[in-house]
Amino acid sequence: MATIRDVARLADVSVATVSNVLNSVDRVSPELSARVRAAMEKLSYAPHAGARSLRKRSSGLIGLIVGDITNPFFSDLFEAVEDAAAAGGYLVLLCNSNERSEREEAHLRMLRTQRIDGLILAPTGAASMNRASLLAQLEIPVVLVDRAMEGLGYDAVVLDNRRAGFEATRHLIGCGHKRIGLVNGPDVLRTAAERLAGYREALLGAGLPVDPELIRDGTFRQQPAEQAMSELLALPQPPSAVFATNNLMTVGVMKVLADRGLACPEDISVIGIDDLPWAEAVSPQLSAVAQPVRAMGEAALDLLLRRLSGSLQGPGTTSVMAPRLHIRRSCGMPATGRPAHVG
Amino acid sequence: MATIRDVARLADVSVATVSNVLNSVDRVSPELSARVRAAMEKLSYAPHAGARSLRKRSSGLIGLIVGDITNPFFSDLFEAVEDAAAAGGYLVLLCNSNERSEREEAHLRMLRTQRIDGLILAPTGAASMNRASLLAQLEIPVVLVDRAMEGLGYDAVVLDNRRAGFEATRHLIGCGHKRIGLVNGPDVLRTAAERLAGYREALLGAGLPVDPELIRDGTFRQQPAEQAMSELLALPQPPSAVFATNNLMTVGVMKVLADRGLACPEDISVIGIDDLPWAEAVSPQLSAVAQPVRAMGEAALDLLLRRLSGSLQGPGTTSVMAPRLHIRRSCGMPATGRPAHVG
DNA sequence: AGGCAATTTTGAACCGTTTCATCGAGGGGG
DNA sequence: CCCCCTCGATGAAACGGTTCAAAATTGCCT
Repeated sequence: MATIRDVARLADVSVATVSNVLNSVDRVSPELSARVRAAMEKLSYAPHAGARSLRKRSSGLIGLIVGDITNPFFSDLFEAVEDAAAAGGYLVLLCNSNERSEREEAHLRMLRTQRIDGLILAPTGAASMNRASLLAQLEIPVVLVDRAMEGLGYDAVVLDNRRAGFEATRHLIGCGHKRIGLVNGPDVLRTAAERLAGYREALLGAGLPVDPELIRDGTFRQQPAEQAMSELLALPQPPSAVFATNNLMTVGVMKVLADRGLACPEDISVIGIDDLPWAEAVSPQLSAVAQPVRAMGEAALDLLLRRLSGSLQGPGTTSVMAPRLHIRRSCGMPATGRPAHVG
Repeated sequence: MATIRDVARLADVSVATVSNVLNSVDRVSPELSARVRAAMEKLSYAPHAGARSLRKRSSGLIGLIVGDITNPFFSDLFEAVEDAAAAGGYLVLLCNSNERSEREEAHLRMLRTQRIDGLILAPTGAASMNRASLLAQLEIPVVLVDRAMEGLGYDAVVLDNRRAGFEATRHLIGCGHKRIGLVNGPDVLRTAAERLAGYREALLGAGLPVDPELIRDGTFRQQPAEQAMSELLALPQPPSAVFATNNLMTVGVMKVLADRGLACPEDISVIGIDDLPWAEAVSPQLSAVAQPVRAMGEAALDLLLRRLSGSLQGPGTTSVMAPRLHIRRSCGMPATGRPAHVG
């Protein structure tokens, strides 16, 4: 493969000149510039990113760590981040931790070796000391997405989780529901705790009781959500509507309904957080509180780029994004009296 | 950030020795090895991948180009490839071409600059001269996934598309359907042509006519598939079942049904190629011909690794994977007589 | 103790690029 | 006509690793 030296030789200029036209620095005269470009073309020259990063002390690489790339939230996020990064001349290194902290740590080490210039992290699981120190070793700007981590001084982009919980619940109440099941994440996670807070607030604001029996932990995953949903249905007084606080759990909830032949919204209403690409393709079309994923990815990259250029300084800022309620057909009026599917 | 020289100084050995323990080459004595490891630990040393790739002429990077990372097929593929690559000590650079050939070409250039060691490509759109020459310039092993490209001599991993088309159609026929709509990809693509061939074969094998009116081009995308499905429904004699030859188009077909309030399978049966993560969560649970995505990703990486190690030589081989029919509830018996939803 | 072979360790060149001090040419002013 | 200044081009020194021939050490045998 051709090197910069080959190009210089062919164009009959110095290596430094070739480098200058590559980096459009130091005003190169038009004639030389043209000769150099022609030579690069003829040799189909591609610079060596490794060598460049070695000398420049910056790689043009940005890391993105997500918990589960098969989750539409994260694949949309990647898409948004990659698009924005490409516009800024950066390449995105995607790491899929599969929700396992050991893999996340391995990826963190790998990214350090790759000398990434910045990192966008959607942290999986709880905060860990280990992760904090690995992040610090990176010595580069870090932007957190989806889940903020307090006290580390990083920038973050998060959903207004309380409001998301509030709006979903209020919508169900508006449809006439009074017993609303909640399939939530583990309340040690801030996101889950805040969504729960919004749920409570909506209930109390409408003068409705908060029944602890109706609040279940689905750990943000499908299987546990199915279990939680089954428990909800087994209650002496099952809810007439269910609110699942992320997309995986929404799928779990729907699966239980499909397995039991329960109709939605006739037998039970469902709303979720996170819109799904196929929400409009199933019947009933699913109502959801959507996160502005694209905007979140762009905001995260924008913060990162501003840190990298030095135009943003000082302690980390948290940018809170507003959720958007998509009303479709999965939340109807509750059946009066004893629901059809009981006993 | 600490360099290999810092480590050598702290451990009081030569730089070469540190390099040797890093690459476990040239038998280093246990004492020195321990001293070096301790020093690396204390300095939390991370080698510089760029410098290493500069000298070694190999980067430990593998490229993966897909058309649409938000498509579950591709995100599953990435997951499989990344897992297998990690086991082999490689890092995967994911590129999302968004089904646009210009972005694919930009990515190809970028990957060359990054000096990837090998490439897995799920080509988007038709074969192009431009792409062929960019691939050749890479001068590294390439494995094609999903779509083979003839005559370039690359290894490939593809689905047995004819069989997938055949099995889906035969299943519908077995349910009693006689007029089966096909929402297919553009028949300039081999995958689409082969799936169509399987469809024909099943029909003819059952002594049923192949009605060209029932065969529509949905270009493998959701919107056009919706259009195609609408046309199918507008036919004087609409089909009693529809077969969509990929997941995006299956969503499009279902969307049209949901929009019109048509019930599946009561009003019309549906089967698709590509299983969907939520196929069991919707009602009716969707039947599908699944591609063994994980196995395909692993097979592709295995081929690549064997090319890289030199244990595989000679002209490219194509590995054909068997589809798997998942029968669920979206394909019922056709209603007798004139379908309820017609005029 | 001395010599030889086998095993560890090391010095230095090299990988491809950027950067910066220096050099040379050309132009304008005194 | 000469000096000085500016602008564009260049030579050579990094950057942080790996590699390999050569040096140092060890072990063994006589």
